[in-house]
Amino acid sequence: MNLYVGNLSWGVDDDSLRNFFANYGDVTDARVITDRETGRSRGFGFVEMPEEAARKAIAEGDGVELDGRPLRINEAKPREERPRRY
DNA sequence: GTTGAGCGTT
Repeated sequence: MNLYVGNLSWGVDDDSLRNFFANYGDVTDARVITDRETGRSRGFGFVEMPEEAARKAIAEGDGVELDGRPLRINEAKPREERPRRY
């Protein structure tokens, strides 16, 4: 299950997210979205984990502060195809 | 050296 994590602090990274969500269950994948051009964090990320862990993460982790900022956790939209120019 | 809603690179 893909999870969208927003309101992240600038200093958080993939490992930090994985470590945080690992408290609620097994983390399949955790990635903080950094700006592809500058490489700086955009302030949000995505975490993939089993539904049991995901539900717990949303219920328990949503609103919990990480690095001084409350996390916004929601189910992520499917990332299959991106709008693109014809 | 900055910023703060929002859904990612394949």
